[in-house]
Amino acid sequence: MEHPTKLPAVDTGETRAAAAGDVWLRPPRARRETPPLSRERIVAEAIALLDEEGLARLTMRRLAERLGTGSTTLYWHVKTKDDVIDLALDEVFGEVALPDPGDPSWRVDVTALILGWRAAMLRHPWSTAVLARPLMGPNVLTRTEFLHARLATAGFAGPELSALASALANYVIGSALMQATAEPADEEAARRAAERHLRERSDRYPTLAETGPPIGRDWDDAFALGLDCLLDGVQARAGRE
Amino acid sequence: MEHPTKLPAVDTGETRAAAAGDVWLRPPRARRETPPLSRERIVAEAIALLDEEGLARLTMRRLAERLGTGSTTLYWHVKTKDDVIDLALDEVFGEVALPDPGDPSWRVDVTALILGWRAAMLRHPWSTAVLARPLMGPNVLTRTEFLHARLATAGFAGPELSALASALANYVIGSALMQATAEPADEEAARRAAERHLRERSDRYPTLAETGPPIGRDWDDAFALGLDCLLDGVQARAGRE
DNA sequence: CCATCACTGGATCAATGATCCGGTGAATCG
DNA sequence: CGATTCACCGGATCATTGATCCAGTGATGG
Repeated sequence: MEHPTKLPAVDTGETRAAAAGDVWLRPPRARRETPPLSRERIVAEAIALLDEEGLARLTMRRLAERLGTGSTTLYWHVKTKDDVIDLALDEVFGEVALPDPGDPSWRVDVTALILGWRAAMLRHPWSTAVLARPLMGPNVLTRTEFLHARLATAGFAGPELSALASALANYVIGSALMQATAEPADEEAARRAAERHLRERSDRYPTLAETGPPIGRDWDDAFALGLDCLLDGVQARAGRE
Repeated sequence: MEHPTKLPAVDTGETRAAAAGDVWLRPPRARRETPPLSRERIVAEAIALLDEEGLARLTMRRLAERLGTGSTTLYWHVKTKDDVIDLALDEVFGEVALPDPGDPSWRVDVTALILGWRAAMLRHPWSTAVLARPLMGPNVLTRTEFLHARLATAGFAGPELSALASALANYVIGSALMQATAEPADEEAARRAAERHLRERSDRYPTLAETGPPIGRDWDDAFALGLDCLLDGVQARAGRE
């Protein structure tokens, strides 16, 4: 019982024939203005809602309201609220562009994939708060497959390949999670609170207080540096063996 | 451990006066056997509850019940349920042993810290599902401070130090999160489902299908390998500059 | 003309986070 | 020594939410 990819019963031959005759006379054809509410529409609206109002505001009722239906209806297309989140999350991963596998250097491709991965999550900060679930959607799997494949061309295989791919994935995920968490809406207030907290205890956390709050604002640079370290290590291992 | 915290009307001034005169006659002093429910007791019980029953079962009511009090009472010691989680989470970080800073090699200490960090989170798998919040508790800060300080002795400073410390932290966090997520109670069932899922689509995910499910069972080895890669990169950078 | 089936939603339930408000006893004060 | 304060407790109660029951509705095919 997959998704009912049912086509709205709108595009009948009758309609098309009339349109062929005289497009302008055709009544707006009351295009069943709410196309019968597909799983796709639900997920799309869920993502919009999450982007605009955040995870806490995602409610079956609110979601239904935005879709112009009753909340009960959602449960025909989806079994639980978690389903909605699973689908929305995988949709976010779908935004990650797969690098054109033409580049001869695996490192270039892997870097591009990881950066895109991170960017997608940061475009939808709520996604990082929702990662504690098995990631088995088709879009994640496709990206993971790409990562594995590209590392395979670097000469890795078996458990080592698996471990290195996981290491990269875990690094992006952890980084995005920490950044999205540390960068709430009221960034200014949060930062000031953190700084004050640290300064007040600068005796206990001297190094921390000196460097500033745990994480600065040069998120991109910091991430890139860590990724380079990791990839340096990986590359060094690609040679041997 | 039920019964109300009600104290038998025993501890009157009269009693105390008698006690002063003769210690042996003093009734066991009914030392309010449930110590008046401190924040510490709440947090300890919350962790026990989380360990035993998981995040979903953590309810203010259940927690109160286990503590032998009314749920309302908790709100005197704590402002919200999130407070409880914040405190519990920091408590988990408190389990991470700070390596004895005697070792001359920063890499040894850092490795030990990171491994301990990971172990603590995996001992309390729910903790990984709850990371999407600012980590500002004293225990996290202490560990972060240690990490920064040790990297400072390696010659790093400023944004670079901050970036590398974050990279390491993000890697542990991401790894623990992914492992705790992929290792649910019904590990067997989950693994089989994942394997079947992959095999059925082995045409789409050839490399993945060949290597096995996204992540094997040699979690420790995989983590250690990734950590070594990362630290190799860090160490290489410690030299220059 | 009817039966089926994809699809919808009002009413309703149970669980939960949180608050109102009224206790209770020990310590402190005058 | 009695009254008052204050740390601490909890029953009743609210609003919100995820989810289900069940009664529809309208198009399609027989």
